[in-house]
Amino acid sequence: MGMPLDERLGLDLKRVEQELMAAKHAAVKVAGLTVPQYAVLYALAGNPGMSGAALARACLVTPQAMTGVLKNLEDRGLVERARHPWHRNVLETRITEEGRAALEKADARASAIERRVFEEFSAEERDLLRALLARFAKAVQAEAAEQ
Amino acid sequence: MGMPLDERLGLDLKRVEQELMAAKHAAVKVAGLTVPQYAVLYALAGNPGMSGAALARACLVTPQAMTGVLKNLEDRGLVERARHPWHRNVLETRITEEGRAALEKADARASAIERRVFEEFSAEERDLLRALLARFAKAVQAEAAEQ
DNA sequence: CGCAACTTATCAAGACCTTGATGATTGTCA
DNA sequence: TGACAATCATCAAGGTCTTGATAAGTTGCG
Repeated sequence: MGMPLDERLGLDLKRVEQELMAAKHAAVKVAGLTVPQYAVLYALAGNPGMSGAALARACLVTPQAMTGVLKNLEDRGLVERARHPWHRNVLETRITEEGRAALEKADARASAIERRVFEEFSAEERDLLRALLARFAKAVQAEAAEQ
Repeated sequence: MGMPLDERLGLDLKRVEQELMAAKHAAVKVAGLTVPQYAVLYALAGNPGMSGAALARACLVTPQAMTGVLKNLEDRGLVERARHPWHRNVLETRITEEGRAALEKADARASAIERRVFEEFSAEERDLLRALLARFAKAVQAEAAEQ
């Protein structure tokens, strides 16, 4: 069968990503949030009134997936949604006071993880890692485009 | 709020992982498989008779998640399950002929992606990337352990 | 022997993601 | 003005993942 497992760099990548997601999940859980919910609140804190479609693009998911996340956040009163005055088809979403409190509680821990990772590397190493990851993605895209 | 977005190495990691998953998803889809299903069939091809719990560990998911994946594979006749002769509580899982056919079809494309990534880097670069990712994971674990 | 600890398997509930399909609204252009 | 394309929101179906809880078989030790 295809490639030997220990040559598949994708496995190394996946393991680290899973480790990161597990840690973030545990971190934001104390604020009663999931990782996608945290990402939405983070985006809304910086850009009040974003549409669901815009949030979907910012969080790298489909609009359908965003609908579900926003529904959960709205049910729990962490965000509010209202029709855009001009574009009646657009629902403007805003973070509530309660949502901001949850976000800050979650961000304290989630940021600590990113900061720890950031400090693990020197500036040169960070650039190097980013460059290698970019080439990784480029290779994936190149192969996907051919298939 | 916590860390600036462009300093969060986790985002670079996530983007590449998403790119890889999307490409793999599309690759194995032509064989009618999902990525987790492909991972299970791949493991079973090399280790006939694995238990669901062992598959869960091999695929880095919970046993509960594996139950669902195996149910779908069994419903479609791609794997067969039978009680272990001694350990009556264990269900031995084996890949069927049909399952092997789907696996080979999927693996041709999935392996091509991994091979393309492999060939993108020199041996030194691969070791470097692996080492950086390992340090990334170590930093995440260190912070998670403290929280 | 008998009970505790571990492993295995699974159900249930909740959340998320995807593709596909459906409305509603807005802007453009013939 | 009317047709059309683009955008936004959402329902539905299928699959995956999580935690929590339950049940059953195996193992080991007092």
